Amino acid sequence: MVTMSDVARAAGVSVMTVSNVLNGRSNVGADTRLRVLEVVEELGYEINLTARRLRSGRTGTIGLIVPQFDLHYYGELASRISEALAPEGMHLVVEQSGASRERELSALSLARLQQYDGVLLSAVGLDMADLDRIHPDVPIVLLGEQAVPERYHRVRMSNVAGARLATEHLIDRGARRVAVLGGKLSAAHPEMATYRADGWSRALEEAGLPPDPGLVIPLRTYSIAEARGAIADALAGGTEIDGIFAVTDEVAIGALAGLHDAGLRVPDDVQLAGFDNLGISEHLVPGLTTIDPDHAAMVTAALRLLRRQLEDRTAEPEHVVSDVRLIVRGTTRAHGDSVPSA
Amino acid sequence: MVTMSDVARAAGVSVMTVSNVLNGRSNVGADTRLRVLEVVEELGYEINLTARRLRSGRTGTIGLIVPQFDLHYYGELASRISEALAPEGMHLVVEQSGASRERELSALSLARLQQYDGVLLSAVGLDMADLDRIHPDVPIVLLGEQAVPERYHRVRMSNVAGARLATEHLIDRGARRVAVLGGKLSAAHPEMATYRADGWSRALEEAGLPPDPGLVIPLRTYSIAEARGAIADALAGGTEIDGIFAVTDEVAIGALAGLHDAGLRVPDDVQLAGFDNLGISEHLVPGLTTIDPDHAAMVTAALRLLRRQLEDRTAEPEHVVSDVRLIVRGTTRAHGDSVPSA
DNA sequence: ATGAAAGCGCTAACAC
DNA sequence: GTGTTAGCGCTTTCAT
Repeated sequence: MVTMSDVARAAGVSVMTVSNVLNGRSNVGADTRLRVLEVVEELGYEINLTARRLRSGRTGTIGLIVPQFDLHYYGELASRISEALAPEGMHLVVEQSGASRERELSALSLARLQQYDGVLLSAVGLDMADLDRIHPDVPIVLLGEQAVPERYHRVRMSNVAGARLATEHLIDRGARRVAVLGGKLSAAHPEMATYRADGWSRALEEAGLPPDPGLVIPLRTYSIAEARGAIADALAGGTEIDGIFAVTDEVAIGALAGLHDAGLRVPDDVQLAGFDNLGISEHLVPGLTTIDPDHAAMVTAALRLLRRQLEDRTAEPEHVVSDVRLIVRGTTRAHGDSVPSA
Repeated sequence: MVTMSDVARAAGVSVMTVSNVLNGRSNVGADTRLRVLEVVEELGYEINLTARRLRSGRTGTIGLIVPQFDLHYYGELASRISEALAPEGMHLVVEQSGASRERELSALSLARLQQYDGVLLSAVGLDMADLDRIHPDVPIVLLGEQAVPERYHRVRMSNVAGARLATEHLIDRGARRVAVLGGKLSAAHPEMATYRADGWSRALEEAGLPPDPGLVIPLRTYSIAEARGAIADALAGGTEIDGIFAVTDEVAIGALAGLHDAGLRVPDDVQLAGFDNLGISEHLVPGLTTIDPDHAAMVTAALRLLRRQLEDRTAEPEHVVSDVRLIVRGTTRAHGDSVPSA
């Protein structure tokens, strides 16, 4: 392994000069700089980031912690953030917290957080108390939907509004028995599933349709397979449904399969709307009606909040709520279609 | 920030004893250990991994470098690897190399690689020459399909065999004009797309059907959207097709949409097979016929190769090829169905 | 414009 | 069982 002092010796300068050259500081003579760079090239020297980090504290790396790599939403999120950081000369690494409180807490240990200049945290298993216990000296921006202590900087979507929009749309297009797939009623600590079930129930109430608890179909993992099975079970159990608001697009994909299993046509027999507007949703057959949370704006906001903290550790916590809009595609009917006889 | 020497002072022992306790070494008295742990708890001390790494070289972290976070294949891969590492007390972080040679080379800089105990590299943009230039002292296992220098440890799939299986199956079920979506004929340096096009053309030849270069539909990004557009273009250009072998499932999803756009039914008018057996593929409507590369075996093999190098830096390079099998689902016809008139 | 000294927080190696 | 010493490779600080 070639070190800075190897380079210094070979170039006949001090380590400090090599360091200055490599960090682009202006206090180095032009010819000295050139000679150092030549030697660096020749010896194949590369900086030891661990040593730099220990001494300077700076890492140039942002950490993104997500519950699961294989939920499409997080893949897309990571991709977007990575692309947005690249031009700033920062660099993203992604960790999976595993969706369990334990693994999430370990991912959030000071030890692990310290390794980053800043952390974007998409936590689902943690509650208020957990988050309140953490006092890292690393800037953190929370991405997500659960309730969090005031002091956190945070970006989230308009969950309730989005769920309401989707459900209203289903009702508007003729659905009367709208299930909420993946919804959860009044949990101990509110989270994505409760907010979105909330929007669903408000839309129903406003339309004069009492929310039927039998139409709340809870999920645990929000995987496609689980959603497909849950729909099958609900239908087998005799639940009558002519519309489904799926709390995520991933879940909606499972619903699409489950409905097909049961011989029901979408949108003729059952209409369907999701939430997230994943890249794939546009390309399903039929295309998935969904709620778009303006991903680009969320990423921009998250990085702005992070940068603010990077520049000023005492920056006031900010709480950004991203607007949502409805994207109508083939899983809901065109306006004016009649209500199906089923 | 609390350091080890703060703990040592408060516990009335030396730093070394604290270090020994925290590393679970057995040369510490029971009461001393207890006292140290109490102080650790009390002060909220957590180890500085950067300092440990600089001193000991060990990081406890494995790096996975993938071209893109938002291709589903890589999300699933990352998830599987992360889960497999957790019980070994190791911990995965994932980086995106961005699919361009430049970004990939920078992700492979010594500086970045050094940060990990080992690296799993899924490179697509690099050729033989690039890979030959890299001489890291970090154990690396290559995951992927391009040609690589002998000295690399490596896990890949049976690309040609898989593509052949899929194409044979399409022919067997009555397809006569089988396109290869995302295929590439004899590129300068072979890669996934060329190997899979190879399997396609061999299957055709063996069936006495000359491979028509007009049925090779190249792709650049292998995204769903690109694949959908490419199918639309091919059909609009008058290409006659009654079967499609898509080089990845992601691409097959785009094909499914493109065929639907053109009013063609799957599998009645056009049959379709993919490659990868993504989690979602089972849940498409219709279910996607595809090639399963035995993901679990690949992950196991990759980690075995990595562990071998971790234990013995001079371990002989090994080259594991994972078997593939055909998974028949709804995008291809049942046996004995007639060839469509179209 | 260049360099010497000190030290970031930890662990390897060796004493006792 | 516990402590002392040295030093990982870099950057901060300060001197020249």
